[in-house]
Amino acid sequence: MSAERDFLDSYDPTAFPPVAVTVDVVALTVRGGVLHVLLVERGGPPFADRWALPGGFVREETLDAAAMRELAEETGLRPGEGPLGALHLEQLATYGDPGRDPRMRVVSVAYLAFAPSLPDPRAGGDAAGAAWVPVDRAVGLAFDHDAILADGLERARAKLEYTPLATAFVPGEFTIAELRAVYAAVWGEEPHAGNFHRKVLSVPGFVESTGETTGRGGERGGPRSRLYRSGDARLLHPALLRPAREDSVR
Amino acid sequence: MSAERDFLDSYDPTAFPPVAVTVDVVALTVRGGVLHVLLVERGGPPFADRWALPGGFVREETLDAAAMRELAEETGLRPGEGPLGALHLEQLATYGDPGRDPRMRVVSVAYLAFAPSLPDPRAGGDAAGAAWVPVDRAVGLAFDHDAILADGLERARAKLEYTPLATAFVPGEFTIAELRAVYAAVWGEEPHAGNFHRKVLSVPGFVESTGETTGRGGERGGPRSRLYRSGDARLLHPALLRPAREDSVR
DNA sequence: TTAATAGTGTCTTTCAGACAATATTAT
DNA sequence: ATAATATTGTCTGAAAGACACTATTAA
Repeated sequence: MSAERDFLDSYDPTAFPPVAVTVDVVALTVRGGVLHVLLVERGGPPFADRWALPGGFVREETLDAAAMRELAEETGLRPGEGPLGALHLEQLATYGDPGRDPRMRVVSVAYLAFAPSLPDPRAGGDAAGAAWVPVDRAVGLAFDHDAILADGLERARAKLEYTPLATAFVPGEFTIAELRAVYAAVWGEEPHAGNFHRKVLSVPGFVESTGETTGRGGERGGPRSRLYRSGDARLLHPALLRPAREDSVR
Repeated sequence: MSAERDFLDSYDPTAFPPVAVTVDVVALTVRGGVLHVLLVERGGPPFADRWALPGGFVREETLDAAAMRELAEETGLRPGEGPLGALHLEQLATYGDPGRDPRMRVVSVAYLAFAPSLPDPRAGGDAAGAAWVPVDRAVGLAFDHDAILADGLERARAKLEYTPLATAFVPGEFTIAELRAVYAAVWGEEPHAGNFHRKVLSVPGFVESTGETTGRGGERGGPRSRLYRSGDARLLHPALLRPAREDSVR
């Protein structure tokens, strides 16, 4: 193709060694009150038998589509079908340090996904296994995936503050307590139940009532909860701020 | 190289056509109370004679280094030398739609830079010209650079709220009024002078006093201003919130 | 003298957070 | 009955925003 030749010929080819572009996905969910991340076990070198974020090469598709495809392959679900239809997916950041992959220059576009509780994944593609792992135990990952995961977690924590993202972690209809459990799992800190309840209902467009209630109260008693679904707000105003840790400010 | 061969052989090569990785930089500054972006005029096709964001191929270097290098080439300044030492540079997002470059698949990692007022750039590299352009007039750019610029502006507006980023737009010593002019230029809205003044001084670590004042008052009168330098806070707490536009929330 | 602007004071409203109170339900 | 939990009420202090006021300086 001539246009491509002209393009490449106008630069010193040795100055631009081949580069591979991949996507990696930090997929988060809350299971039993604990924040989990989707990991795959690597079948071959490098980092054989180590856990890693799901990901793979970008094909003739948009970056967003590549991330969605990789995620669907690992979870065994097709996009738009089942719970993945409600999935939230956004670009996180791009990691391209020379040497981050020992084989060649690989630039990886990382994505962040939030899903309601999903079934255990099946192994897909070249991965030996796949599992939802509590984020506390997701350490020692392959490549620079520890850093990518850390960045994803920080993004998730921040986005809970000023967007209605928490609703992406719960089913279509949910109680305020379920929403509160999401904040507790992601922030690692239980918000005050009474204040949280009033706050959520007072933010315009965060949630809207279904008029229904749960079929029964909690396991150890208590009244039935009202059910809500996600509202139409894209930003929470005023925001639900995390308690400020003084040391994180400086 | 055998490791690379194994790597590439394990995939269908026709499924992964060659990809180029570039960086593009949205460099912002405030000149005369107006927000400007650094643009270059393209010398050849595609988009010949159109304006574009400065950028280029990533070499054997980190993505951050590539962005800094491209910026230095366009401004004619070397990193760490002169005002570029105080430059703030952060990754913005990555753009990789097939077809965004008509010649071949190009994945571009966009960066956002904030600089104090800099001299007019010299043309560098293959660019026919380079200039600081008011963001209002930076439309009809090459490739998908209109969208990248829009994303960069939104990021800049948001970051002024909760980080001390505004200090990256002013010289090392500055007055509260100069800082206010940055917010006015980026937000397109003049904060209330009295409230802004009190607010900036009340946020811990935002600015610290130098004990000095300006040599003289304003051009049309008024007292001398006290001078401040940037403080040690990395986050503003509480934040300086933009007036919420109701329509942007939904 | 006049106009402009830095910096401060004051008041109102909103909101976060602590804590209490009430109502409902499983065991 | 008892314990747990949803939901609501009340109070305090922080903070935003409107507005007024004083002091200082260039022209």
